[in-house]
Amino acid sequence: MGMPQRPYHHGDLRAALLEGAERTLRDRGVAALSLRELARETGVSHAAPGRHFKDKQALLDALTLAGYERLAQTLAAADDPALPIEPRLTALARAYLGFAIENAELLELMFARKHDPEASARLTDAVDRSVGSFERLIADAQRRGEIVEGDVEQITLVAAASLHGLASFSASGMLTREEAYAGVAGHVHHLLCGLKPR
Amino acid sequence: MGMPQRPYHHGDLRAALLEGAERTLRDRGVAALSLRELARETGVSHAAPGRHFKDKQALLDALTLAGYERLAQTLAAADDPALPIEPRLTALARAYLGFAIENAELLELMFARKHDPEASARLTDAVDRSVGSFERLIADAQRRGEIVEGDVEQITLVAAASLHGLASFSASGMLTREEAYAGVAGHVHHLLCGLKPR
DNA sequence: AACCCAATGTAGGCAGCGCCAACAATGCTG
DNA sequence: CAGCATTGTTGGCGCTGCCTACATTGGGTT
Repeated sequence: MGMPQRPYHHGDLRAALLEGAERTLRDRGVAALSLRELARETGVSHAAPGRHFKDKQALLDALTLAGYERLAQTLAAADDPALPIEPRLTALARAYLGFAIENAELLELMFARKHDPEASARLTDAVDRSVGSFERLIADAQRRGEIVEGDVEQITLVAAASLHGLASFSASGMLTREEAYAGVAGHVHHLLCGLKPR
Repeated sequence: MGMPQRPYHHGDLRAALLEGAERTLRDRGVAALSLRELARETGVSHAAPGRHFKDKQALLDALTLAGYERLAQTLAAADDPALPIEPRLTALARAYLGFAIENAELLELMFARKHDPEASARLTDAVDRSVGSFERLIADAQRRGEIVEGDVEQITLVAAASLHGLASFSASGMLTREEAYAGVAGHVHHLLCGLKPR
């Protein structure tokens, strides 16, 4: 009879689903994410999401991809190549830690090892752009003699592992957010100077 | 009519369920773990597990606890206090990395932040015993002057974070098992000596 | 301008899931 | 040996992901 509440076609259902999914992920965790509930919240039928994501896993893969793209952007924005190594790395570490804390559930998804191989082409690309910020920093610092010589990839791995470990501890609740933030500078210092006495 | 295939009471259903659950977890991941299927495999009715675990989460919590106990034992066995700091820490790192690779799904569960607060008393204890191996190592090394002075907990955190990051990268497939093992010694060396030139 | 068709939505159904309540067998304890 | 807490079974509820069949729509072709 009256005006249709909503037009038959949504307009941009895919984006709306991703947005809703990310909200639920952040608020209530990946276990609470249901395609049917998501469809209900978005105001479409329970089968509509299937037109845009063949699978629940496909939705999770899309969230993961978006997560890496946001991470890469966050890191790139936080990197100031003009700074000396220690403050520069500290800033980058703080940015990564912030992302990890604000997106703990998403990060867990990003580190899960069960993504559809079909999605992994663009995914690998997004991962590389995230790691790229660290790799650039290491390569620059080596050129300036601020960092020991050696294979860039391995040294990047050491630095990234150290920061990811810290982030992982924070995200999993072993450290409070405040403890983690307060410890970043000291953490980076120990990473750069080592644990042996100098 | 005939002999009952199995006696009405299982004998030690709880242990059998945990064992089966751990196998499924290792083989097919936490997402594939279903109480009903587990009951089927164990040869009991679909409601029997409920007598021993009030919840699916309670089962996961029990797996987590067992995981930390096994980890603590693995680390304690791998620690040789007689060794100098670098080989000692390398051995411990190798043990942790091995655990992480062999029990990737379990480790993910152990680092999830959604455990029932009721279970967290014994859990905290088991976590402490795992971290204890690293803390002892750091404290010993400080006493011998092999490690820079400073708050033991923070330095332990730096070391543990570095190794956990490496383990996490391996477990999530960003590094192959071989790459990870091959890089352990170098990783520990960089951790101890720092990234700045000396 | 009319038509067709691919894209995108809906409706309904299926098997499996976690959880719950009611009932049955068991074996420990008096 | 009687009673009862423990531990098992059966059945059922509402939810889920996924599938198939059908409905609506708007853009591209003629």
